[in-house]
Amino acid sequence: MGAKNAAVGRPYHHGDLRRALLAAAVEAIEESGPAALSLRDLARRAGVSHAAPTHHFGDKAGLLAALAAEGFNLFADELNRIRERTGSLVEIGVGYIRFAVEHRAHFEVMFRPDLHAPDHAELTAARERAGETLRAGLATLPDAPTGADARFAGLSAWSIVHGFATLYLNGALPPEVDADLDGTSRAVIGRLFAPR
Amino acid sequence: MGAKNAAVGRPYHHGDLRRALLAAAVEAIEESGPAALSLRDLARRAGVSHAAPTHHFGDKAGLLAALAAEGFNLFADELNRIRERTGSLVEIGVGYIRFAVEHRAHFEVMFRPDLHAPDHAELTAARERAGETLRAGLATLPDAPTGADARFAGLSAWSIVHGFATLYLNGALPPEVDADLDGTSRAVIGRLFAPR
DNA sequence: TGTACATCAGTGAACGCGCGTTCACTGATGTAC
DNA sequence: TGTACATCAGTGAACGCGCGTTCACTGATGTAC
Repeated sequence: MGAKNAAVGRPYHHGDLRRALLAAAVEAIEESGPAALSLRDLARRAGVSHAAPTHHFGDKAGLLAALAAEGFNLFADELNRIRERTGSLVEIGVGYIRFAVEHRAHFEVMFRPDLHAPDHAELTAARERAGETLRAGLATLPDAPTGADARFAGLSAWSIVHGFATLYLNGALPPEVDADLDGTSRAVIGRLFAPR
Repeated sequence: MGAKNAAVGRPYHHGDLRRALLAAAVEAIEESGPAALSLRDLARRAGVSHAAPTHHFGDKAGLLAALAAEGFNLFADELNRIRERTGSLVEIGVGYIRFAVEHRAHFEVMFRPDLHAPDHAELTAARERAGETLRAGLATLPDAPTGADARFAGLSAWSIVHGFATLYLNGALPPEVDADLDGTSRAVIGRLFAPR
């Protein structure tokens, strides 16, 4: 992408179309949800002919799988950071919810396997990585449960944060929640762990 | 719909098209999700011309709002029944999850306001009714909390069952869960209420 | 009991639209020698 | 340093498809008298 190209407007090669398409997908999904996504629209947003995306993702399901994989990786990065910093499962839960809100488009695609290309290696790896992160988070509990108990503990922790995030994203929660999302998350999650 | 009509095959008037279209929508959503729904497909399933649905629902958003309203009413009926029978919030939670699984199509539409016709009176009323049901459920707790505590208690109970149901429907939970859905639900919800 | 008429439910043809996919192509890049 | 060639990324035209919506219409039903 040298001066030669700059002189004649848009260069023939985009240079970083894959990234640009994923970014366009985030924009588009934030505007209208994953269902309304179209490859032609993404091509338009990236300033490229409508047949170009095929070269990078094959088809729509391939693009969404790649986006989900990116999401799971960002997610694992973020939650690992929080775990290292705080060592607190409650704070990891707060981070889970915050991630869903701040990366709404990624989050809305991550848990929708019906939208993904099947057997997408990159996605499978990223999802597994995110799973490890959550398991490591559970292990931070002081009285970390074991056996069947650990299974239920993991399921309830996951359920409560996932449910809260989902309800929030769907606009089902009362407006006061908006005023202090982290605080509310913390109080809600706290009820699962703190004794009453 | 007398013998006169039966003699000449399909009668001109369907007789109960509104119901038939809602039932067709449930089928179609179970097969391919709400995003893929088309009015023409529903008309085909109901054996009626593709312009007919307009007379009953106006447009697609109107149909989905009606379906969501029907869902919230079924939901309130079911949870009220459980509350009267058991008086237990845990069992209401188990019922919440079971409802989501057994009425997957309704459930997938109920919490998706982006799909609904705005200001749909029937839907608003049904949703409010379901909300009352959940609040009444919370009040069954022996040491029912009050004030801000009640708010957080309500949010966590709702979050944990909604999250579990959502994760299950998205196929995110491990396969063992299938073997005993009610039992797993009960154990998971139990962690929120039972002392450890 | 009979007739007229308004209303309602459903028809079927037509429209324009955006979509995904395919295709032969071309411009740019990178590598072998 | 220069040249040839393979590979890759992006083009733009074409296709067929299913969709929602509109329209003038018609058959059936119910109500007023």
